[in-house]
Amino acid sequence: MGWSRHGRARRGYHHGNLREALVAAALELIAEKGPGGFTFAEAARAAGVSAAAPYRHFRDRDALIADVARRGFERFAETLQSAWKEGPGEESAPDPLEGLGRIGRAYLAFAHSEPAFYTAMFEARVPPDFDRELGDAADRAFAVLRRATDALVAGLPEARRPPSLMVSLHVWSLAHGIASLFARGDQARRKLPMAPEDLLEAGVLVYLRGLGLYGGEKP
Amino acid sequence: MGWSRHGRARRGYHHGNLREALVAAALELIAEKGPGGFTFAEAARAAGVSAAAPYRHFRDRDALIADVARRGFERFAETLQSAWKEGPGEESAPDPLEGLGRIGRAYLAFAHSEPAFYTAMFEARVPPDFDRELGDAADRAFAVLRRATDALVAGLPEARRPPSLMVSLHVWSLAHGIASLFARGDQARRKLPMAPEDLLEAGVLVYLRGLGLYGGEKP
DNA sequence: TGTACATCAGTGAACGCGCGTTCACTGATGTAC
DNA sequence: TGTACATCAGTGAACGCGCGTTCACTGATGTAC
Repeated sequence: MGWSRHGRARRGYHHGNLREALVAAALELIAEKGPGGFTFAEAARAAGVSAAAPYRHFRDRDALIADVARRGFERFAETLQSAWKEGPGEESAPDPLEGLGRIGRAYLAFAHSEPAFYTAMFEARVPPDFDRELGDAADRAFAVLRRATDALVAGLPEARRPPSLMVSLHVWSLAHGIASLFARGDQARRKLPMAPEDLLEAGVLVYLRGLGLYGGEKP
Repeated sequence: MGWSRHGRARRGYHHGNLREALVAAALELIAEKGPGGFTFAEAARAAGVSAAAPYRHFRDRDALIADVARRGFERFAETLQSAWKEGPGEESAPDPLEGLGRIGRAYLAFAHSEPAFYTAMFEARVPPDFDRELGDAADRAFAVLRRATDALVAGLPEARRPPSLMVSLHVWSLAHGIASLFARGDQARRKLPMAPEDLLEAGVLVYLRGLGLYGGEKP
């Protein structure tokens, strides 16, 4: 792979892609040292640019972190949505139970493989209303889960149909709890005598059986 | 309340209670600005002492944070243990279901009323093995929950008795997820159309019914 | 009870450092004619 | 196709700041005799 040729050519005065480079640097720093350990100046240094350059792209340090969080929620929403839809060869509405299982695994996989995004989204103390786009992206991610529980709950007779919002909050909380405690891909996680994915799947299955939904030995 | 009299008298050369004062200052700073925003120097300032003084009591900044986390786990363990034991007039073993409900509420109440402790315990990136005492305290807190699920699970015929460890991890994760997302008493939490306590209680009840444990309309 | 002394908690000055942010600037790029 | 010019992304020097940590020190406290 050439160095002075296509793509990342030896840059001159203009970087060409500084905004993206800063985001990438922020992700690395956050993964390494947490959201507090991330520094505007160090991100600039990592991008090979003077300390003043980032101000051409972000109002200030917080704006960069918020942008990272927003991108995180967007990727998160896409990931969950793909997981919901992309059963083997499923074109239309997926089976709710299988789809929810895939969402759960995708949730933990995201926390594991993108700890920096996950941290920026949930621990960087960026209020969801920092930014219109940030709040929207977060809502969109949750909406995927919500649609899944809508479909799931619709499979029950109306008389004993639990509120979909409640179910989605339960699943989200359980997934987030497991992700935070055991699955996040950084040094803060605790040891666990089983795969986090299995823990989540078992928990959701027991929970759904408690709702009177399929699965388990006794329907 | 006198000022120059008992207790917090106008201090001279010696503070008299600096260690505790530093911990208190750290808690306030962490609650305000998160674990990253906490500063050794500012804690000293809040305690009315020179910036060098804290070094008489803590090896360095990290040692203070770890001490806060340890104290947090200790109080947490005590709180949960009291909740487990202290049903109305219960002397011996409490009813497992009621006891677990009290533990759940105590869990969320702790996250809500002591957000700084909670943050130091779970988000300050202090590895649990930073310190022997820290790890022990954390284990003790979890052990309370574990004993509760031991008792709970013992109420089931051996044939369909789920592993207590798994049950305790599920309950812990759900409680932690709800606490992190909705119940922590600081600005990072999200809005919820119900009380977090109710959300947790409902979730645990559904889950336990899924295990085939009492509760619910159909046993 | 009084005195000498060891211990220890806090001082304050100093260090080197990196941060966030501003400013007037300059080099590169793209566009109008 | 060539040239003038506007736009814009990055520069580098400077600012004031607060941090963590060290050091030789000093004032207060407690203990032995």
